Amino acid sequence: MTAARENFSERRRPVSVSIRDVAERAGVSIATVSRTVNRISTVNAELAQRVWKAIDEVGYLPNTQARALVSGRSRMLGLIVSEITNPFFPELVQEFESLAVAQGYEVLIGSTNYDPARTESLMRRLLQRNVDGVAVMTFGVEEELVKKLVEREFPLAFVDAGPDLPNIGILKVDYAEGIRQGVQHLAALGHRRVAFISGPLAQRSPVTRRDAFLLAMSELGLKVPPEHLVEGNHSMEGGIGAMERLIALPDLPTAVMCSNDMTAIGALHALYRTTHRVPEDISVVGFDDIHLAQFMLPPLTTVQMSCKDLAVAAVESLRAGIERDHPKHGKREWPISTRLVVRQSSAFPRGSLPALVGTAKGKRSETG
Amino acid sequence: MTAARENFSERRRPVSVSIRDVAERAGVSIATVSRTVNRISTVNAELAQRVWKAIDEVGYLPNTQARALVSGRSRMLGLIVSEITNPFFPELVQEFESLAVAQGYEVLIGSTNYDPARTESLMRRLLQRNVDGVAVMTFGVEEELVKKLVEREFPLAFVDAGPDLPNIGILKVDYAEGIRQGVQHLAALGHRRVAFISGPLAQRSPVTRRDAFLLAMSELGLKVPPEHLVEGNHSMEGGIGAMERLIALPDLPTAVMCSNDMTAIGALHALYRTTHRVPEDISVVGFDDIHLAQFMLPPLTTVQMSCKDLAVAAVESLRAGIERDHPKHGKREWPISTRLVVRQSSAFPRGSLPALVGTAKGKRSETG
DNA sequence: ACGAAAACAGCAAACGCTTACCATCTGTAC
DNA sequence: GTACAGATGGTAAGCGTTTGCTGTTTTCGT
Repeated sequence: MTAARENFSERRRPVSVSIRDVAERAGVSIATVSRTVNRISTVNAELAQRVWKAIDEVGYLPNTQARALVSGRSRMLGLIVSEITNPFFPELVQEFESLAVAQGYEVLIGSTNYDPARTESLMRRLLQRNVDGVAVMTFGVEEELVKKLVEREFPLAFVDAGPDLPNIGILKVDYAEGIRQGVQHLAALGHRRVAFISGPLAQRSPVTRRDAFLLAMSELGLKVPPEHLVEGNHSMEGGIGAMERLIALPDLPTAVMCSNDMTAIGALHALYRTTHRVPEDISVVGFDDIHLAQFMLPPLTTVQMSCKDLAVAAVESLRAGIERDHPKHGKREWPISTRLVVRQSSAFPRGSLPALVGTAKGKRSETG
Repeated sequence: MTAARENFSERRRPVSVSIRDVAERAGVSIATVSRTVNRISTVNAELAQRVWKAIDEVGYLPNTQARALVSGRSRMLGLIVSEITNPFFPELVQEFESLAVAQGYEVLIGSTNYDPARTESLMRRLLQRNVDGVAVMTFGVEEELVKKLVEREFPLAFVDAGPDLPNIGILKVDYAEGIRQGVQHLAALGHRRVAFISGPLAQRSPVTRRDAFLLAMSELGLKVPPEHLVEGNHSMEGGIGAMERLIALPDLPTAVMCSNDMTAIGALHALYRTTHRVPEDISVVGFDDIHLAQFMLPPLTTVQMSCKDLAVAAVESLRAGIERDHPKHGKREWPISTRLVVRQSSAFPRGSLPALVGTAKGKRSETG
């Protein structure tokens, strides 16, 4: 029965082999093939064998579109990032993608470049493609649109903050703790005058980070004069510009915290061009711990926000929203932890007690 | 007629509004709606108006899966890159994506991480998703798989080299000319001992680049001793390692060309850690002109391979393969030009004639 | 050995859309 | 007034799946 009828084939289009070809080959109905493929247990084991053999022989690949059409689920996830060219995001994309793929999802990536119009049209495209859920790793998505989606119970995942509506997951990054660690590290080294280069303050997340910084400073009883709070835009250029403004101040702070690593890298560059040395004259601390950070000169001390954790939470959150029987269906907040990674861009400030040298050196550690 | 029956709606699933809703609303058949949406001219203008109005009112978005199912074309393109975290690729992805979207295509991105198994499964996923074509911006795709695809007349685009088969576009980067310009630039500055840090030589494109270097050198009558030919892996780490090997040589070359910018950046880093200064003691030239290059210290002299040109060619090549009436249907080779961007990482070698200073300085220019 | 239930496979109806084909209507030539 | 062509809209047949329902076996208790 197995080796019977060797030569049939030939359809109109040689394009794609369909479930029908398999059914014909295995001598069963297409329903049985479908059930076999979907591992539905009512198929007799022996028959299933035959079907699998046929599948292999004709080289059948189920057509995802057709599946999606009938099931209403496309098994695609949308991933919206601010700017794919910002090194943090490719790392995130990579993690997100491999997790999604492991769960049988494909990923549609979009970069908004901080343009609300782009974001809107991107969302529309994703919806039209029937993605099963969207992770929004950027800011400034219009509430309006989000509301509409949520009404449809469309699974969404946001970083930091999002509307308080059902079926939305919020990936809560623990900025407060991370930035506090950074500030305390600097304070422990003896820094009193610490500046902060923020991200674009028109967005929520950068504001959150800045506020976390201010809180951490005030907890230590340290004042932050307004000129020590400069705005960047989370890019290297922004970091350069902001650092230049700090350098122009009559009294340079002894340390600078940055809202993200690219900003910190920009700050380092701006400083290289001057006579100020890092970390001898000024310490620089970043946030994110992108791959590049450890290759800076000096290697950048930074607060690590694990890409991997973020991606895991995003994918899980979406899956929880999509699959009604997911153990965490309905879970709203997904905590993302942060931790300080001390490298060589931070040190005791010039003129502080030599005793601190040992302390500072002692605390150094490379990432684990 | 327009404002009639205000309150109907209510389907089983509030999920998605279909062509039927529009038809009902506009009081026409679904065929007419479809024709209107697809701008088929046999629809009476006035009627079309009414349909568009209805579309707007009910918020209709055509279901792409269904369209794909019936048309056999998904309007999705696959984009395979080696490593999304290598800064060159996000830039490429961005360009590719916006071009594709402008043409009504969505992009499915995959990163192979140089793993043939990943590449294979990625290809399979893309096929299963019925992408209309795939741009392979990496190397090491198995000929076997490619052959199978080409038999189906599946549109593919490769960089540099690919099998000589129909419906395949080859994006021919003019390495020879680009690298020649780099080498000639160095030679003009007075360099005679120029080393080359290659990419992973197991792949074709890195080999091509190295050969281009050797050719350019021999054209100038310059010898390249084997120890001046070191292998990197196109990453910063690789560049660091390779440069360290060069530094360990008894006679350091006066200039180093690198197979890509990340390698060059790694080389710069390795040199920073030594007493050798760039460009005073040694010149470094990259290849790609990634965004980061201009922010290096010193800004990196490099051979620009325009991401944009590459993306344009890739998308056009695929479109040409997909759409039979495309003006360039069947076009095989798509030339990608390169050009030298002189910045500050290259200068006359120590001890050369002062007269060269002026020449070198005169040639400097920032990217246009 | 009989009947009922369980196990299993097939039929056919969707899913939302495109499009070939057909029906209708209008206008024009005779 | 009739016939016919051209314009335009509707009908329905798919596209490749999944799945509820139904029909046919097989299994098993008695």
